[in-house]
Amino acid sequence: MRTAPTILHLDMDAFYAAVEQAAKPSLRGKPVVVGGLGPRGVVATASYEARRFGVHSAMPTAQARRLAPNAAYLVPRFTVYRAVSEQVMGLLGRLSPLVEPLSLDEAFVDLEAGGVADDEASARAVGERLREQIRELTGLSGSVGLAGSKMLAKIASEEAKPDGLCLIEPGTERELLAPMPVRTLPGVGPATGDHLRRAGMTTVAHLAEAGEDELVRLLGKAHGASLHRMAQGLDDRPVVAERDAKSVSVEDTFDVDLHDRVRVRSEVERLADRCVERLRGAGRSGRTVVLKVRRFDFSTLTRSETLRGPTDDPGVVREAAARLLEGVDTTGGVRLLGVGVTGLADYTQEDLFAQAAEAEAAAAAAAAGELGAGEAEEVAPEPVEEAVEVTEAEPAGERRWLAGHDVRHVEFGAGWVQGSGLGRVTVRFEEPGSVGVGRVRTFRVDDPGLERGEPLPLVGG
DNA sequence: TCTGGGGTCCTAGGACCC
DNA sequence: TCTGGGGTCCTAGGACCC
Repeated sequence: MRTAPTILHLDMDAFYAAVEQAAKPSLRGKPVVVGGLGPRGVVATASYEARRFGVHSAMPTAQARRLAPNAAYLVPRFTVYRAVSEQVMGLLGRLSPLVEPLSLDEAFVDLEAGGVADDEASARAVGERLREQIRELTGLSGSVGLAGSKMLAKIASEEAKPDGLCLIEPGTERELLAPMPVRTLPGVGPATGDHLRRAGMTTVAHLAEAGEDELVRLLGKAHGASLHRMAQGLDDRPVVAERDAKSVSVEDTFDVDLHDRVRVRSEVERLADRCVERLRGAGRSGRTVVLKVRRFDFSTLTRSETLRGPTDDPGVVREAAARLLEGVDTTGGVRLLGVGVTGLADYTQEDLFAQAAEAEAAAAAAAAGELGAGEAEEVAPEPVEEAVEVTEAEPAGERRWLAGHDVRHVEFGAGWVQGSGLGRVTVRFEEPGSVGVGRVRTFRVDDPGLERGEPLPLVGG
């Protein structure tokens, strides 16, 4: 808790959908839904225009289509969102060394540590200037919350949405929070909300009045104690920059349940390879392999195995995952499979073997030098298996034209996929800087003049 | 209407060690 | 011979967040 509102929380407005609208002029001002488009897809982000139809995040896309049949439905383009996110995070980095990203579109900034604000007026000025800079750089809007703690800054940015700024004066927290529903507090989700409601507590005031003992009895030690503090507006968690990831995982939900045990097994191996690819990409290795299985009835279980040392060997992870699968009953069908690795380290067991071997060799050499006799034991270093190249195999002869993806045509130039099916793909030809609405053309999916395109920058060059 | 994918943190029981 | 308590690691599951 500080006496000046120098903790800033930035939350970009309807981020994925807003990026798509910036990239595709014909979608501006229209309902846009970004998410999974398959039979089991869910909405990642809905534009504010789509929210007016009742569409929201985490809703099944099938339901969204019924509510807003005329919205544009697009598959997420994470590389583009990541690039825009980096631009925005770059602006935050100019305010303070203490920037804590929570996701691609959200971050805390400690303005005091950055020396850019130490009172209400300077904090507000920094927040307003930041919003302008974001708009100039990306064309997008973000909402800013300012307060004396993380919790209140986040509540403030929520209050500010969309396209606003909200500052909570230190000292006013308790009375501000009192009438709010318990779900406002971070860490109170559906289950805790129900739990509290059954105990007769629906507002933050109820929690503040309840004793800590009662909340601990209701919700457990850690959760109860932290909620008791939050309800009084007390929160002294610091803004922490660059936290190391603690786990890496990949998972797939299948369009239809898998029944074939052989197929299940091969999917697990594919996932293991993908997981290791990401692990290696991050320059890490892990010691505990986790298999996740969601069955036909949505019941979900995990099985894990801890290895003797950290590994980034695809063969080792694949075999561990396959062993774990042996102990899982999949009769009835499998809806989702996942493979993850935790217990991350920056080195592998092979590194340790190599190090140990080197050390022993050095010691042996030294001993040989001193004693003159070759008493040293031969240490065979553990052979390091060759990395298995994993290429995302695209079905031969089949190109997938996903709604929202960028394409280029020899004659018509840059555009994006509006939809495809029945051997045809419909493209709208426009770019972020296009004036007016782009024209639409339909091609055969195997049209030789049509190819995948690179995402274009949103603003200027 | 039938429920994604990537994470984080907490709890609880059993094993094992001192 | 009987009884004890604490710490740490592993496993599984659950809640929550974006």
